[in-house]
Amino acid sequence: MQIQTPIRVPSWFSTRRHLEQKLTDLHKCTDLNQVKQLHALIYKTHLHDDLFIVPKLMSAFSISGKINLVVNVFNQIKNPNVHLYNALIKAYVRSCESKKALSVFVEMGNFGVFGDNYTYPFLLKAFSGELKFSFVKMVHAHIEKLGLYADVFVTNGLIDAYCKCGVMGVVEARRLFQVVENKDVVSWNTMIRGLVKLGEIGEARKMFDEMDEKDTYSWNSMLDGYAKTGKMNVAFELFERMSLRNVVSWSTMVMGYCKAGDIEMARMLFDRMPVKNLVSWTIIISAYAEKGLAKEAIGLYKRMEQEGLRPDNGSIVSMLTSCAESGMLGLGKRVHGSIERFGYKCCVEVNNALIDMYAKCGNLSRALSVFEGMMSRDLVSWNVMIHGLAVHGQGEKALHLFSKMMQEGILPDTVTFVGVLCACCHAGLLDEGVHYFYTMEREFGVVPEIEHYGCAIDLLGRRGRLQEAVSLIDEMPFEPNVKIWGALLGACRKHNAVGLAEEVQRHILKFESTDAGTFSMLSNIYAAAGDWDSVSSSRLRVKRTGSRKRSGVSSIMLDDGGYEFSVMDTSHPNSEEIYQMVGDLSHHLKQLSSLPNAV
DNA sequence: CTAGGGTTAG
Repeated sequence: MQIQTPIRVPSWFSTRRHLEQKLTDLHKCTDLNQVKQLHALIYKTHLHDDLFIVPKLMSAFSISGKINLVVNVFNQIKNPNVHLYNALIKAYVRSCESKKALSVFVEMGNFGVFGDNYTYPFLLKAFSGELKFSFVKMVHAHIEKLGLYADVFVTNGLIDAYCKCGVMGVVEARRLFQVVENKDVVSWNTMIRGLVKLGEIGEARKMFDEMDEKDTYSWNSMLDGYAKTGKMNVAFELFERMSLRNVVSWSTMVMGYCKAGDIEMARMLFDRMPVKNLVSWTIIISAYAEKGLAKEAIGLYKRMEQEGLRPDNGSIVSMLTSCAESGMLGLGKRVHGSIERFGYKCCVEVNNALIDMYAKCGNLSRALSVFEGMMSRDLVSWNVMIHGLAVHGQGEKALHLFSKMMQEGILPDTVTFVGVLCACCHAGLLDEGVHYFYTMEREFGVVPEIEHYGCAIDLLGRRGRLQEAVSLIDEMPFEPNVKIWGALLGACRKHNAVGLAEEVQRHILKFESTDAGTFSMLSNIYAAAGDWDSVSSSRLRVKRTGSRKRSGVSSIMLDDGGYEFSVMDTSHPNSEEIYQMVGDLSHHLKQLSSLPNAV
């Protein structure tokens, strides 16, 4: 039986030893209130400059996202040692402030504090999204000077960082991999991953085969490599040989079959997965959405919700992007509902994807209202909205938005100008477009790419300034592609420039395109000029080369799925009734339009 | 330090 202490004491009033025990796991504490209480306790017991406790406190605040508290605690310390600097760097990395992480590193150097085996992996992770070869080389030099090669974490971090720097980086990584003495599974896996990401799957396979202690990471990296390059038969062969398959292995296979267009196989594997998680659901739903299979996509989305899974930011963005590609408004709206319900409204990427989805599905007003309701917008938000307006023929509104964007101090990039020029093309704002093309580099520092030239040639051509369009093609620092010549050919058609059209045609033929669109364009040009002999000879050429113009298709989404139809299409089982209805409708419309008040 | 899904153009 236990004896109760007669006097109740406040919980913080305990021996230092007791307190230290309480603080052992402080750095893992995720409850902010508890951390704050412990912080007060630390203050009261004069432990706020203890070099073992303070880094833990910093880490705890950093987990809760309280970067300013981390900095406050750090600033209390007169002569911070390497552990404190590490904690601060790590905190900045966690809150995605890589620039600040770097400046802390520079600062510690200025105070004569050397980095240790923790500092460098943090620093490399800070820039993991945008690693420059020269930066990694610099870090490498530091590591070598300080003799930190003995730590696998350091060398693995370095190998990983090099692998993220493209071809040059991977060469350096492989050299390092060979030089380094202590290697573990992670070193091998990192190297294999780097090769896979670079597309060097053969080299990756060689290393994989050499490995004797492969783990699930190694197998999964290979699966990913084969899945991304469409080699599903090889991927499947490996998959079958795996002894320890996990969710990632299954999901990678499902994704691979989706990418290869074999959604049936993907679905079969998905149904057989022993454990599904959010990523697996996202992959299969996105695949159905991309294919326009609305019924399946929405059904699976419902089932996912029933299983109690909430989509996260990544999942939402992925599904919305797929909806945008196939024009699937139904699922898009449902996902929008989840965004509202689960409070993702402040995530910029989610809103950007939402705007794009609504715009691509033709619901401009909803796109606009999402755009206007955003608390903060980034460059992509403006770009998608401008482009959305542009392709819907709302050129003036798009340009208005463009000027508003600059008023708010956002600098346009190369994508912005594709949207701006596209807006001018679609809305017939020819002179404005030509003006933007000629000033984009001088005034905004955005160097025109081939897409911008394409728009400019289209604009000049439509205006009838054919000579200028031709000289622009000569001047441009790119080899003209089919699209460039196509734009010029369109201009020839509009302005009956038969001679030039024939010349353009010769260029287009060099591309050995089987698309007969250009042939029929040329024959239309002859027809407009009244040159009927040439019309028939060019039509003959279409027949002789066996090229066919892929006819345009329209699609429509109904409750039970998507339908495609084209000219003279009789593939639908009820096509007879459909044509009957269309006939009735157009008859009805004709009658209406003959009335005096017809619009 | 290593594995699967992730916003804009063409």
